[in-house]
Amino acid sequence: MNERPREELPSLDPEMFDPVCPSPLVPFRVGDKWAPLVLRCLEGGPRRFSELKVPLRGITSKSLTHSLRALERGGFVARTEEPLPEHGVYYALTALGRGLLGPLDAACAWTRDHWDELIDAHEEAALASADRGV
Amino acid sequence: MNERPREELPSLDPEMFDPVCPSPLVPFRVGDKWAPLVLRCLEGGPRRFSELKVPLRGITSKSLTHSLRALERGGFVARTEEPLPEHGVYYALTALGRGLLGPLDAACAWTRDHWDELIDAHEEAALASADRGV
DNA sequence: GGGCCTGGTATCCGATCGGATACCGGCCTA
DNA sequence: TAGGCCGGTATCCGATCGGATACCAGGCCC
Repeated sequence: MNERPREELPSLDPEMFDPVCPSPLVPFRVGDKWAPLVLRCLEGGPRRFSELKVPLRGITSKSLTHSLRALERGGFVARTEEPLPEHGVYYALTALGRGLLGPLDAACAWTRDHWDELIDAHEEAALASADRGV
Repeated sequence: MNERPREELPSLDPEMFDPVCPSPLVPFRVGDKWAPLVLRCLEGGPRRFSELKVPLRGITSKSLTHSLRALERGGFVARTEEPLPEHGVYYALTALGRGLLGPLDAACAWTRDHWDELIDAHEEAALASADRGV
């Protein structure tokens, strides 16, 4: 599927994700907490475990393993052990996984388009609940 | 926003949702467990609490209240208490909530389009794990 | 006044999620 | 042979999710 794994694939930007993403306002979820970020990381080509941990700042091995296993079980990501010289474990999107990027993009776009409304609604709700309680 | 609440609005089909929807295979979530179903129920117009409980077979008052409150806080659903003669509590989609139906439809469509692949991937994963373990 | 229906709340409980921490075996290199 | 990186696993813990059950206040109807 991917001929030669990673000829000169640029390394992942350690800051590709906003560390203070206000995700609680976003009404969509794709997989578990880290899944959408993992999918993004794999968009450019196969990556190894330790490579994924860089932009996913703060993720523990356990969480990353768990997320990857779930994506694997769903058929969205494939795990392969490469022999020498590229030696290591590589994770790559399957066709199905790549297809998932479409809806993911759509969800992101919708959120961006309605960001102000989401903020407003959230603040209004906070005010209203402050009126009623406390 | 809605002139006269519910003139001859057809009542909800108690069987509008498949009781054995295999949702664990679906990689998307919109809000909490019941949120997408609630949104669907409100698609046709404002509904009262007890009306919503019909197609959402088995939902408890607590869960429905919780789900509705969350949707309210997010600005997707509005709660209004109607005086006589329509007397009662009505829940309706806001503009933002109605907008949410777009991405929701898209997610449903994607899932339908890739249903066979999702099933296959899931069964293959089950086989593979059976090979490795037990 | 004694039912009902409506629209909830209060409490408890088990399951799951996700982070913190510690540990580990295989391999490469110095 | 010692230390490092790589790719994890094992254990514990607190927070959250979601169901079960019980209860309740207000209004209408007889």
